[in-house]
Amino acid sequence: MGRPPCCDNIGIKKGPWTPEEDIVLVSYIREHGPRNWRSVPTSTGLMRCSKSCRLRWTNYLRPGIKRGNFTPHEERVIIHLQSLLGNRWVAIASYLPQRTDNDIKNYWNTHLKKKINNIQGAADADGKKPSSDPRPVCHDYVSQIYKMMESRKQDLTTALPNYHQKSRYASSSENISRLLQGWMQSSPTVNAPGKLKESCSTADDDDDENSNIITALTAVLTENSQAEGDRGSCAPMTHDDFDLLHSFESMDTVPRENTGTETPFQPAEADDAEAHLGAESDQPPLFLLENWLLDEASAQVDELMKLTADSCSYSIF
DNA sequence: AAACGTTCCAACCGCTCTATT
DNA sequence: GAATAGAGCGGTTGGAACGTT
Repeated sequence: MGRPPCCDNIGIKKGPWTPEEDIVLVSYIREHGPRNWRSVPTSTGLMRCSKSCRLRWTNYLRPGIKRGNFTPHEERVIIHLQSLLGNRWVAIASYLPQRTDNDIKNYWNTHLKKKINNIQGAADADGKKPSSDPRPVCHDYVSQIYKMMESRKQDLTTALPNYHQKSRYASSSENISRLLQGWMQSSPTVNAPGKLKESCSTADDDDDENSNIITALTAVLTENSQAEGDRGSCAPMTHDDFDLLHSFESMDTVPRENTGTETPFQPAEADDAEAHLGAESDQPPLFLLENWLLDEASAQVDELMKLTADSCSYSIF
């Protein structure tokens, strides 16, 4: 089956979203929830196809999205999970709840892939790697990446205040997301934004809150337009942002039991991965992986590395 | 200052999966 | 079980921003 016919309709607008469109979309979703995307364009009058509306919400407007530079920890998580799972961006994103799959995918394609290629190239030049097997030999090169990143960690950290110097309108959705965090956190279902359906609040929240959001969005627009001549003035990540991130991460640090009920931070993809890994008797238990992913103290990395030394990447790639 | 090349990422495309009838 | 619609996922691209000459 092809793409939805709505996307072929004449009159469907394409290209970057405007602040006005964002306001319309956010206010609609605030009222009705992020579902039934088919009805969004007709109900809101937006000249966008339903798919475009969903992507805009999922990738930029929904609460809790973190934008800007990836931390060394996030880089490590992405690199390691990519070596384990391949290009399953949704699964990888489920371990970085504030990052979207699209964001991770872009970051991988524009930064990490090059980095790894460079490292592999250097390793090949040293004659360390047999070139017959094109698959990534995860432990060697990931270990090199870890070392390299450790050395770069301080640089990245000190560079954080200058992150996101390239600022287009879309980057102001960072501010929108931050504003919407109040909405999310006040919701009775305070969930991580890892999965859309779990992060939305219900449609029957009171109207005052809705108008507050619109007010806040309008404020962002005003600020955005005032800053036209001052591109790149996005506020640096605050301590609150880091606290929020940490609170998200700490929510899932307990090894999961197979309870049969999926908690907000345990998307189905993670279960897929667990099932997949569990099927291989020589694969590490996923809780160990999770613990490592969510714990900067990397003593467990060694254990994980030992466990996966004979199995990583071969049945997965 | 202008021209050109490169980088980056928001958005789109096409396919697959899932739910519904 | 088949057909259809809606939603999700991963790959790709267009164009703005940035860097270099």
